[in-house]
Amino acid sequence: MKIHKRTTIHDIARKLNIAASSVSRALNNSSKVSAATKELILKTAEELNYKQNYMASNLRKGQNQTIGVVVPRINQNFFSNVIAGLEEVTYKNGYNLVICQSNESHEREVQCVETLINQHVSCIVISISVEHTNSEHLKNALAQGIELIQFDRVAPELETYKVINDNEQGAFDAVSHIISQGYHRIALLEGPQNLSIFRQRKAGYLRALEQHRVPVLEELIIKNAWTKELGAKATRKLLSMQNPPDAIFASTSDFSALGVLEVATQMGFKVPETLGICGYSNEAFSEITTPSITTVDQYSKKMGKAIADLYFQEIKEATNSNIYKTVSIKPKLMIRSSTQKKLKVI
Amino acid sequence: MKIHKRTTIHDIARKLNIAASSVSRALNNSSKVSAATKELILKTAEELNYKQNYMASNLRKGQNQTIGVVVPRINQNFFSNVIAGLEEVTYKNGYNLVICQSNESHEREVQCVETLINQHVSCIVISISVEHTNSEHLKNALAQGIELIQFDRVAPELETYKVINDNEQGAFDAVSHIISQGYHRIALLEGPQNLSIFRQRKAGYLRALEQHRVPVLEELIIKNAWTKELGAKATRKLLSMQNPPDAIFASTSDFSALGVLEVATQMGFKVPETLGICGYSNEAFSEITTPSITTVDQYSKKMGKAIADLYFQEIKEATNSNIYKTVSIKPKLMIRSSTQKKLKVI
DNA sequence: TTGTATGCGTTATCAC
DNA sequence: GTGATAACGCATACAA
Repeated sequence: MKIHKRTTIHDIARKLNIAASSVSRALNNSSKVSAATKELILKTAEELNYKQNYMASNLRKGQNQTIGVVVPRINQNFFSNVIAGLEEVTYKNGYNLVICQSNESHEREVQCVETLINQHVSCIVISISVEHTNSEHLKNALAQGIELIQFDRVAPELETYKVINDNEQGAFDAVSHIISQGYHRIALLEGPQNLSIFRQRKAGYLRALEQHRVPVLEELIIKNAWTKELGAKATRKLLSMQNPPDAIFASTSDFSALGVLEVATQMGFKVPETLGICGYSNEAFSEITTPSITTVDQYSKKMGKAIADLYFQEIKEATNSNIYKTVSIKPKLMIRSSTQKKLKVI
Repeated sequence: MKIHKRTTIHDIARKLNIAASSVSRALNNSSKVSAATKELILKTAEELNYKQNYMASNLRKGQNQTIGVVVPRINQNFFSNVIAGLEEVTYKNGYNLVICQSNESHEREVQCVETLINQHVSCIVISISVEHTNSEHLKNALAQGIELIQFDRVAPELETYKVINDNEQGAFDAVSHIISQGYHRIALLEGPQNLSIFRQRKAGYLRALEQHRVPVLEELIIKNAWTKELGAKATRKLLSMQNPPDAIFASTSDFSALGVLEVATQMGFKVPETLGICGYSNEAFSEITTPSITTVDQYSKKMGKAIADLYFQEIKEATNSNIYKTVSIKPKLMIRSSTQKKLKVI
């Protein structure tokens, strides 16, 4: 390991024959220092290539200008976009982002949170793993005085700040659109129901059916079809029925919808003519499949910014932290070819 | 802002009527502590919910268990995969990742590096922005004793550890394959030539043509066509020629190749029959376009792991840091439909 | 306005 | 083995 001596405020003080405290003040742009000495100090700081030591500064101030992020997977479009949005705002505020991935494992998630607590981050931003069973690790963070913002996949039993999509509305809009296109037997591929986002999407599906007086058929509701492979498997089963569905709403993701599309095409179904398909999340690829897939955009980057804004504008300065605000972002239905039975767009 | 008092080693020491230094030793699993007291200390540490303060520990030890990452964009498949790989290994080693994005701006990149230097990170992992003009900011980091690993887009003029793809070979393999399929007029969409990765890919293209005795036609080499839009624009121009190319190698990215595919389809060209298309990077979508796009996989996640391994296994422990190793990862040609003129695979 | 002194929480270096 | 003490670099209350 290389050893390297970096210049400190004492080095500057010594060189100028002044007190280190004056140097500190000047560098922090305090008003209690004359313009002349301030200028001199800044100049020599530049000369000596001085860099503030955040470890010392943070230790002294008792706070760490860092926000920890825990997501299931960094390399998933939705999450990397949220992180991109987050980074933009935190960077402007002079904060750093420490990023961890739980890989959808609860155990790993607990370890990540543990690490972030040890790092004394100011805030933890988290989207819980699919294995979520309890929130002890998050309560622990709160007990240590760390702010907590849950987003997208939130634990409803835990009262914290939350930034979510209106999943019920997103699903409702999607299914309403499907119905309006003349589809009647609409299957639902649902995600693990321990996660509220998937429960809400199912609720939106059911509300849309009810409101448009379309009967709910239990045999068309497939549990746990939330990956491309599971979506494909579910589709093989659905389309082999004597009376198959005429539309499939892959409420979990566009990946699942892609699995549906591939199997349907293989099995000779015409999309959208004999089978309508709708996904969720507006992954980049959903626009370029053949046909393009109707989906729901979650404004992921905007979500990241909203999380950061929530922290910097409300939480950080808050004196009363008993009111936990929930920010809900309205998703947007992206109507594409895969559901356009009536008006075929080229 | 909430104030919260966290338990320190002094709290534990006071409670047990022993010295704080003993507590520290016990928590660091030092051999100079009796098993009995160690056990007692660990037990009460647990009871009092003690968490080590890394700010203090790092300050005292003069090192920060953190690696800084600077990439053009977090939400780009290649980079988010590299980060995912990096995170996996750094996490295991008890290190954290601080992530910044330059948004392809040199100025912003300089600021990012500045921030990471201030954070006293142990190592900076960077892929330079397209605007790269000089490496003063990186030299500055080195001067502060921070290790530096460049990856993918590296500044060749700066001697550091590097983890790269063999871009020349990747392009050579791609173009050789295109030629083997019977294409003869092969256009090249090149990226900004100030970045070595794009120069190398061009070199691979030229070497393949030369080796297979295919003439190089200057009018088929299009500068700066590295986004989807620029790829589309270049394609409109190329396919409007009296004697258009029969294949296009979008050496910069699959995004560019996608632009090519869309325009070619619009203009009535049959892919791969009348026009072969090859991209670069193996973005997720390249597999699901119609037809699927032949491309070059860069093993992005593996690259992230290789970077982290390089740091933990070689750099961190190195006494002699004059030898800068370069790790080169061999890319893999992914042959898909868009270039399969001879053997059409379904 | 400037200087002095103290402490943030930890670890390393001494003594004992 | 254990305890006392200093120091990491900085920010701040207080004195001057």
